[in-house]
Amino acid sequence: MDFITQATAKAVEELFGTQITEQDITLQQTRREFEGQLTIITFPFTRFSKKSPEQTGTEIGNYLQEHVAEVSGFNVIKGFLNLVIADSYWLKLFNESLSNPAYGKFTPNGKKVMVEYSSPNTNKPLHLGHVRNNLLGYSVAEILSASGYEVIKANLVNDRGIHICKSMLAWQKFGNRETPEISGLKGDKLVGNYYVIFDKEYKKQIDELKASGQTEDDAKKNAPLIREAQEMLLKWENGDEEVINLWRTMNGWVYAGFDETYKKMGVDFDKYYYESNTYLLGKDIVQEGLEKGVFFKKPDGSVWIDLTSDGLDEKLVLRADGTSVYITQDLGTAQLKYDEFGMDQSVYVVGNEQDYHFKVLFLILEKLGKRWAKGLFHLSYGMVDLPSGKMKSREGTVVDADDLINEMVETARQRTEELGKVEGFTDQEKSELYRMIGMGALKYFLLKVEPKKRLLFDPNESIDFQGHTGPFIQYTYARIRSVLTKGNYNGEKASAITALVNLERDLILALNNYASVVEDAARNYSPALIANYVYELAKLYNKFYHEEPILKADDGNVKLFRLQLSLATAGIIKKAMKLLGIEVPERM
RNA sequence: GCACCCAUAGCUCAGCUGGAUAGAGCAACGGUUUUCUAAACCGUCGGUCACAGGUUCGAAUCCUGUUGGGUGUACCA
Repeated sequence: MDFITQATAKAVEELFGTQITEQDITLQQTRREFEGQLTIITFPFTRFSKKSPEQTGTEIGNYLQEHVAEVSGFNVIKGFLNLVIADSYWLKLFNESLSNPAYGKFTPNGKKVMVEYSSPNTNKPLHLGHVRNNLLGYSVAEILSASGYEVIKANLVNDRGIHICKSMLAWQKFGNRETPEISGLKGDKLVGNYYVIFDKEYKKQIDELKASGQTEDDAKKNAPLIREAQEMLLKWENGDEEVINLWRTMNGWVYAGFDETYKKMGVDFDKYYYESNTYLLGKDIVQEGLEKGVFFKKPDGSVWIDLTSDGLDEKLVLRADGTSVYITQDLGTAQLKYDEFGMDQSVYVVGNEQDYHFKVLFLILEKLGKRWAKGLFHLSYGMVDLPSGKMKSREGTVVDADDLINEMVETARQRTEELGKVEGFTDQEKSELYRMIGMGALKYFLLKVEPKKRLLFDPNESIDFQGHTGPFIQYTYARIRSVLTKGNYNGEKASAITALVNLERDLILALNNYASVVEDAARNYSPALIANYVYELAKLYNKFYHEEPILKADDGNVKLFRLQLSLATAGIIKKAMKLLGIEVPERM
């Protein structure tokens, strides 16, 4: 639409003798209740036209109609100049660009971006919060990739530490050599059970110690189980063979379990980092910071950075005994990633409880003079709450990822069978369809909400399959495919179409928005923008489908054109859904 | 205490860099199928955009303050 803003700038200059830039012009899509497709807001021009908004609009409108071939008419309502763009323009746009299968694919921009997401702990299974993380990360990676970036999907696995030792210890003590093979349990579930057992037994011990007169704090420190866990961690750090072997075995179980869940969610990674390899990193950065005078040493030998002038606190970066803290390894890992890939941008998909941590991390790297620090971004998302409040693994108040996925697929099966939609499907096609629909509902449910907002999930109210949902969009796609099949459409282009009905024009306008929505979504790291766009598109198509005959159109050319329009719409729906990691079925 | 995030219809959410009468879905009620898939479409009901100021021709949107909710502020990760 650049030609309109350009012409408007010219109009203002010639009519009112003032030079304005294109940024001064607000061009928006005309609201449905008015005639026209593009609207220019003329209030800002009254300053130099010295005329009423109506008069100003009329003069610009006249100018545009006269000088711009595509402008076939206009109307002015208050400060709004509504332009009627000739159908020939929309038809040309549709034929030359929007209906092209390549539309919506951006040329590579030569930039590299890493998206780190998932980043699980290997002591418990994935829950709904992780599902949100994984879907967000995967979708953002897809969006960035579609908009021209080279994307590296990374997973930083938190595979070591005291919490891992807790599960290991509980298994040793109470496990009776249980394995996934023996119990038939998924590996991550099995290990997670022992994490819970540890916590239960630990609490028992604390209560006993408290009963014998210790304070709560002392009891927590002195409980034999926590002591043993700490010893185990030390042994792990010293490479104790027995501990390391147990660690390998149990983590192996967990990875097998995670892989299964990842597969079901449809997410994947190009690069795995393990904290067991990176937890010692960062000490040379501490050294570098000391040399540069960014960090300082306290008398006890601990190393700090003073961020009070930036409105933050003093932050420890290395303990007095020379060991790392969380931020130390994150500094080191950031450097490691950059050294390895040299990316321009790096996105961390991590919950909003770590907002402060990432603020500090990025600020430190900037102060250290890392050129790449300005490309770092924390994609912070709100937690998923249950009606009862926060999910807590240790208390068992979590919605398990696998259970939820299975329930969704099962509900999809029931719904579909109730509707009697699977005649002529093979068993395999059926289960494939149920999986697609169940996952589509779940993914769409989680992605349609702006990432930073908290999300409420009520397990008692199942996720909808009607209305503003994934299945609605999938249904629209399947419906289009059905029309195309019935019409034996072979991609032939309609000729001699000169005028459009309103809904045809609306669809073309909507298709035309796709490219800028993808750009927006990439810039804002927001799958929600795609989700809401594709819903609007599907809704519009359904209206069109209902009101205008396609196969039964009177004119053969009109029929051909509507098929063409349908095909293009299906194409964009499929592409947009792919950016959300959602598949669309040919029939449903 | 301080810092950050959030607050829009009964419920779940859109509303981008300020623009026309604040929009969807769900729920409730009513209608549409001898016609291309009714997981659809159409209609009715439903709002003090938390509150109070300010900036502006114009504020749900920007600024300040207040209230409510969440999170963080560990020599845990």
